[in-house]
Amino acid sequence: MMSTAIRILLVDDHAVVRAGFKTLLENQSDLKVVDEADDGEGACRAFIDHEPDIVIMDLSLPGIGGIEAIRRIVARNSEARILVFSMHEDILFVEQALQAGARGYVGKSSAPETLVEAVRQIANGNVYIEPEIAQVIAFNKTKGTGTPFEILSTREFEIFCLLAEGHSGADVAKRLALSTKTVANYSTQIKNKLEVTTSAELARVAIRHGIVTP
Amino acid sequence: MMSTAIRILLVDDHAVVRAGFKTLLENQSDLKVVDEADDGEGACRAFIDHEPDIVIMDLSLPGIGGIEAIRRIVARNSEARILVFSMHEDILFVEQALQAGARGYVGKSSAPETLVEAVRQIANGNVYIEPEIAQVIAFNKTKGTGTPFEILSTREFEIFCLLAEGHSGADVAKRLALSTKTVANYSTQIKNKLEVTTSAELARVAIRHGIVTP
DNA sequence: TTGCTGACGGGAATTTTTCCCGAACCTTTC
DNA sequence: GAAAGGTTCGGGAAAAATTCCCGTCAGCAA
Repeated sequence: MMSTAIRILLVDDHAVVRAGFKTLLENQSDLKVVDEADDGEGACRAFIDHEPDIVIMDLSLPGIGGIEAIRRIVARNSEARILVFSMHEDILFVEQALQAGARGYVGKSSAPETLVEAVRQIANGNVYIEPEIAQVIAFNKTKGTGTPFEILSTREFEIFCLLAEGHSGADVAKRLALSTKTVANYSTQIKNKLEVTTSAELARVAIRHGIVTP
Repeated sequence: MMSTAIRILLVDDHAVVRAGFKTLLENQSDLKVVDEADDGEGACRAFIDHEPDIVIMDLSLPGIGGIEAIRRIVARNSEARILVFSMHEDILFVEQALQAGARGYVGKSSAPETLVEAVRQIANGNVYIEPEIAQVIAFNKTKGTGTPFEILSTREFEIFCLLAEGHSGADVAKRLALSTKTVANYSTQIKNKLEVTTSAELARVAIRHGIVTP
């Protein structure tokens, strides 16, 4: 028996990756990609336009990041079902995403079946987090302070990531639509909190903790 | 008329990404993925086993990296046709890959058609590098770059290491008994040569190449 | 209500970065 | 030997970033 297909909004900044997933997903007869987006703003617009059953979202997006996009979408519709599907299996990122309102997390290293399964689960109103990731998160919660990054606020963390990736202050400001002044102030604040003095150190810390890839 | 399909070896450490691309590629009737690998060693083995017409390879692989995998495959068969299909559009990486023997480069941000086109070109014995990337590289070649660091003079390299470790300009100046002015000038010079703009990028480049530890 | 924290940015002094330039000192080459 | 070219070192001056301090404004919790 064939009920209505699950309507998917696919968000990833890489066109080829998107095309691949779309093909993969639509090989399942009960899944249908109704729209795609390649940045955070586009994702928000597409969500409003189509009200999809589920959003599959990569976290590393140009413009407003994936986290912020999740936040905005959930702010608009707290019933929104968002599956984070991230390249970097970064616990900190996952935690932030879940906190922002995502309903699940699947890493890109997972088996394809896992993705499909997660989509179905979340579309049905359940939650789906990869077992290993869930374990680590649960474990971290018990011992409270794990990484030096939880002292960073959401915005601080977001800016921290961009800076660590090598973007200039002006660049970050443009991306997040902030004043360069604000970014500079955050930058100082972040360095203080992480107890580093230079941008190079910032990058090293980020790399050491797997926040950004070398 | 249907000639023999192009036999592809797909190398990427993310299973889901691989599955997506496989589906995407095989939507083309003349393309066939004959094997997959998720790391460098596996890629080498699979290449020997299947002698594919073309290898599509991501650069960020666990174990021996993508670059080393290319080098080994080409060492075994200099006719090997390898298309680099990388996430990070990093000129230094691309240059290394081409020098190692890759025949082409396509970024993951490209249009799906670009990937398919590149596969066909390279399988036919041609070379395919994305225009924008090709331009930059061609430009670089005029000033002769082998490994990124040999273009640095002794002193430049010395200062580069210290900066990448996270020392401030003043700090470096003190250590080397130089004027902060001199260090600042070197710093600018180094960034130009390595084609980065921020200290954070500088650190990442250094870490990527094992110059400094994360 | 009060009080707290986070997000955002201005003012202003300071430091860093950048680009351009020149001096001194090496080699290499004709 | 002289000329050419790279390397090391730094000054001058304009531009940009950093830092510290300050304020507004919103949301949230006691």
